[in-house]
Amino acid sequence: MTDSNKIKVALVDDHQIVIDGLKAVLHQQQQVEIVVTANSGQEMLIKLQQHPVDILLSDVMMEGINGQQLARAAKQQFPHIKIIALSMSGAGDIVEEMINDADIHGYLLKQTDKEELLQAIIKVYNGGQYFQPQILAALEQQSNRTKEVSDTRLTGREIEIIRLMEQDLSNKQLAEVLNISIRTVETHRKNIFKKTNTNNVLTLVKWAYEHQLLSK
Amino acid sequence: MTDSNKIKVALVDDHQIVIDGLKAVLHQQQQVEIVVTANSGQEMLIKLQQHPVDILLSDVMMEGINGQQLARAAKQQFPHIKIIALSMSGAGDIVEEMINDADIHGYLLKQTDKEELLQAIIKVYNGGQYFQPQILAALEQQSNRTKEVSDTRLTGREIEIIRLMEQDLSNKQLAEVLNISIRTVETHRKNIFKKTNTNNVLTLVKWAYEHQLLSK
DNA sequence: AGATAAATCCGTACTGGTGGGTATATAATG
DNA sequence: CATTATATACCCACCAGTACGGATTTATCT
Repeated sequence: MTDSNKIKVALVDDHQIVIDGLKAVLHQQQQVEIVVTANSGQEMLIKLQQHPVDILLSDVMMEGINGQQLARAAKQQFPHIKIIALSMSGAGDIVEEMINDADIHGYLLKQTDKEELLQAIIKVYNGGQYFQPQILAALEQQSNRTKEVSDTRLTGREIEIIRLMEQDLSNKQLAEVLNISIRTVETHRKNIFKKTNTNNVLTLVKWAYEHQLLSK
Repeated sequence: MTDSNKIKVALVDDHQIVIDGLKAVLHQQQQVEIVVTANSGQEMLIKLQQHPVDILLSDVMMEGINGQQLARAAKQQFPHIKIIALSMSGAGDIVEEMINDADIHGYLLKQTDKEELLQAIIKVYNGGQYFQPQILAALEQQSNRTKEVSDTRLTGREIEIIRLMEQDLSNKQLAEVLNISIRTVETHRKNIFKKTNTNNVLTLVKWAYEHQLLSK
């Protein structure tokens, strides 16, 4: 049934249209064949047990298991699989996690065309890597931000306190929650503001969001 | 060349894969034909001048002209066109803008399948509307939030001041910028906190973001 | 053993903002 | 015209937080 000369690709995306589309796009050509599709990471992990593939093309932001978790699980269970991320956004933090933590071989934004997609699949299949320039740029920028955070040398306690400050706790409440003196809280705040070069909770919280100490 | 029995559809999406995909998906069936595609609103507006279509299938979040602006411009220049939005997210504010301001006839999330897509196109073509349940829910929730804001009865001046507070101006700075007394600023702040049921800048700003008084 | 970093705590003076009032001039609205 | 909404301004008591300062204990690194 399946043509053993073609590169076997598995495709996960929770947007059914993307799946339908990519299947159709890759249908009439010789090099690649989509042999498994799924709408979620969970589903894909199960299907991969039955269907060996060369490449896993995975969306990044999905309900349930996200692309990163899927990549890690797939790598572990099927070590020979090579993974290409296919994402709507090139948000730096996610890109970094995918590349550094999930050990993927390629990263494409969905605003590529089919030629580039094919090229990426083939290159990765042959042992190479394929990362779009935008992705590399985002990664660069992300690592700068990460560096900036580490340069501030915030301690664990300080980060903990920043998180609580974002929850709008007063010094008094912080002292109670952490079982320490208000004076200690004051000292921590002082140091936090100094290190982050801010001088009130609002700008601090903004800083923290920008530097991904806080999320959402 | 084009089959005059088919519903003529134009497709805009800045993700080329989505275009390739949808084209392929809708290729082998009888009712619908994609006759124009573009990667941006600008491009589409130009192309529509040459190519009459029945339905404009438009992505919502695009670089340059977004879906809403495109819908309005298209409606104005080609009044007979019916527009269906095709979006990744069902974020309430955007949905509301599209439906209320841009007067579209349908709204689909990209996690539909081709059957639903076809169904939506046909229904809209025949003068109907097609909105997914999630979309209607988001719209409902959004109108609740809007109502909540209007219930707070914030005055123009107060909203102005909230925006400046988000920029981290002190009472003194506010007074200078607005050329009013600090006392007046204090009064405004007092009233703002009372109306929004907050008691400091951080929670106020969060409230403002949630209620779309501030964006980004 | 000595140095460094992290977390803890305190005093004192000051400032900025909160919360409670009250009050007036001017638009806007019915 | 009368009423209401809006923007303006002030007073005062109070408190939370800041800006200096200095200090100790514990753990970690060299």
